[in-house]
Amino acid sequence: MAADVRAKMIRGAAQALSERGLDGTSFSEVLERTGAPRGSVYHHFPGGKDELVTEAVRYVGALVVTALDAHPDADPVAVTQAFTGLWRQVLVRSDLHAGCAVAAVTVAAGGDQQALLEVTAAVFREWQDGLTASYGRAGLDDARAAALAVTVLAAMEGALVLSRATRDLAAFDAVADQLADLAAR
Amino acid sequence: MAADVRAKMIRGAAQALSERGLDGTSFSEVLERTGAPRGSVYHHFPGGKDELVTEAVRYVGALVVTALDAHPDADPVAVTQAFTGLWRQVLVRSDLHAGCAVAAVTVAAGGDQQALLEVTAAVFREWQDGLTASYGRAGLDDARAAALAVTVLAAMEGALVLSRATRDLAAFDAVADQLADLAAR
DNA sequence: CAGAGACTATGATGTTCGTCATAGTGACTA
DNA sequence: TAGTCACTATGACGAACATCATAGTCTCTG
Repeated sequence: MAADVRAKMIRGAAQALSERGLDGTSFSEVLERTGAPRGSVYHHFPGGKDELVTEAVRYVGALVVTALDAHPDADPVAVTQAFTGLWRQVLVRSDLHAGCAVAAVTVAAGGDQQALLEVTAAVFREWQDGLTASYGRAGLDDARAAALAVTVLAAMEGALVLSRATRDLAAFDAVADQLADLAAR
Repeated sequence: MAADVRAKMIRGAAQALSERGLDGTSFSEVLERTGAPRGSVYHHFPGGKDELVTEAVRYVGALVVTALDAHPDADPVAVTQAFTGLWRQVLVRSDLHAGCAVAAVTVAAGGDQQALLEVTAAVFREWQDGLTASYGRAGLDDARAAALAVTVLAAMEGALVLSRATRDLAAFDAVADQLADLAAR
């Protein structure tokens, strides 16, 4: 129940980040979402909010990596669809209210919070490397695998933003289609 | 000098949004950047922060539209490069510290601030339509022009986030290359 | 040159935030 | 059973924020 509270707060923070952004993810918000006791915040996260956010970003990072590893597909199109499908679920399950927590932290972490930027950079690199490896296993040569990976990742992040703003899955689906096409040739 | 202060605040807010996000763009921040007098904030923006942010988002929207219209190119690759080049400048000129203000507002405007989301949605649609029209004029058929436009827009937004996080233009340039390729065929 | 309206200047107000101190509870160990 | 350590509970603290009130200054009109 100790690690339970900590894990629950991390999950709650990840969700709050994806819906409300970095500053919308206050301790009050996280406590409200999780029912965690206010008094134990600095017991579990002595580093304060930065530590909580860092853990939440790493948590999301690991989630996606795990999902990618679960698909040792030999097909570049399947790899692409597994990745886009993952994020489509995030949109659908939140009724178009949630996006990517890592991107949210990146755009809100200006100047002072260099440490947070490094965490998001690490996660993005991890995802990019994971995609590149998947495409490599699918038979693409290194240069093409790398180029496809970074493009798919970027387009996906952008598509999440577009569909959230317009509250319409159309943009996301159109991008996902194009990416599948791109992977096919 | 009246409209001057207002315009200066809007530009300052747009810049702050792109560097520090929605909550990092406080009135104090904007006043500091512009040297505008604190007392005239609610004279120029009776609607408060929401009005300032709305105007800043629209300002960025118009900037990009103008830049797109300035290139009545007949070549899909040139259209793509004009758009990506625009955003590359934002990255370079800020030393990888600034991104897209519209995306920043989108990911931070959760739940309550529905009005702001609608403003960002309108700007994104405007950009998407502008790109679609440019590709149309460049000779692409409607379906392909629309699909290319939304993909280029999404990938660009995502690439901005990636390069900001990693503080490395490599991701952005790789994506821009892929998009030019995609437009070429 | 007088008056009005546009603008500036300064700072108060109430809220929310991150942070932390203090006191308490519960379970496990010796 | 006495003591220790992990955790919970409550709320205080200063800082930063959006907002607004009040008073002062400029500038243009009549």
